Amino acid sequence: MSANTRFPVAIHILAFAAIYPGQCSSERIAESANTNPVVIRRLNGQLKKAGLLRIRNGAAGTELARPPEEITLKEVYSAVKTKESSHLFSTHQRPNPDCPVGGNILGAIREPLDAAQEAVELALDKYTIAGVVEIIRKGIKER
Amino acid sequence: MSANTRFPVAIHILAFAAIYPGQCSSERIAESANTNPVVIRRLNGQLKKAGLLRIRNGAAGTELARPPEEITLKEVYSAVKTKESSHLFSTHQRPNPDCPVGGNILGAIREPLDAAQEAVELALDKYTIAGVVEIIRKGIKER
DNA sequence: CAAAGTGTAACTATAATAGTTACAAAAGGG
DNA sequence: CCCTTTTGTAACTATTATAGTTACACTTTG
Repeated sequence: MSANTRFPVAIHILAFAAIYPGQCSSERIAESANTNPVVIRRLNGQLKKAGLLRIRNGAAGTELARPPEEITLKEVYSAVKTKESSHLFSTHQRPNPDCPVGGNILGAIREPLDAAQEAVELALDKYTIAGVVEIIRKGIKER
Repeated sequence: MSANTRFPVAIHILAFAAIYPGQCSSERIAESANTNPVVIRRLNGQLKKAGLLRIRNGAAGTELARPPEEITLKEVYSAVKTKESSHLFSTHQRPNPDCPVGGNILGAIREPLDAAQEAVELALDKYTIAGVVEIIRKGIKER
């Protein structure tokens, strides 16, 4: 697969940890997200480093490091983005610097691209893991 | 390459057409953007279909279809996005529907992801090709 | 110390993207 | 009316970010 699913899967992990505390082995989460345990562990590592998740070896001791109301989706997004995925749009690699347009295009589009990036993060900052969990719980009840 | 550079290159094309009317063969633009003429022609086709560019065969007759002040970067973005690139984040393909979390996660994250998407387009709508061209022209003068 | 689970390296597989070649069709100039 | 230039597009290859997988040493808990 080539699509970047890290962000949605990371939300999945945190929501799972919120709903099933003490039952969060990478294997169980992987089953829920329909992916591979190693994929979960890799994301776990990033979420741990970002201070969102607490993980204990040897036991399925994964749990949220902070209350879900305090964890915004912006933080999750930031936690799992790589250098490549960190910009919404790649600027084309090397426009010809000898051409007046090529030599100035990158500077000319930086502001709008940065603004778009900023807008995404601002939008995501308004949502929390608690909000996601709430909707999931509502869905569970309606069965 | 795997990165999506269509959006930046599309802006490049339109800016080039605004600055060098009557001299816009796909070959010249490709040289400026440091890519292949066919890549330019493919994007040209999408920009033409979106009503942003007018193209004549046989002569380098590419020109803006509308005044650059009226062409927003949102329109450009919309013109060149594919089904795959149309969503900022792919939702992970098939979370396990038998798990309460897996069965409800997609519904729970749709709203924030849509909001992020909307935020990007709103941000891009504030910028125009004319604005980009202005900055390029400023850069040219400063040599 | 045994069982369960994590961390991580190393590799393969997938898929979206750009790059390239080739050529028929269109337009315009002489 | 033909010749040149250029576009439109198909068909293919190359690249690369990503996920998936296997394997195993290490850690924690009971």
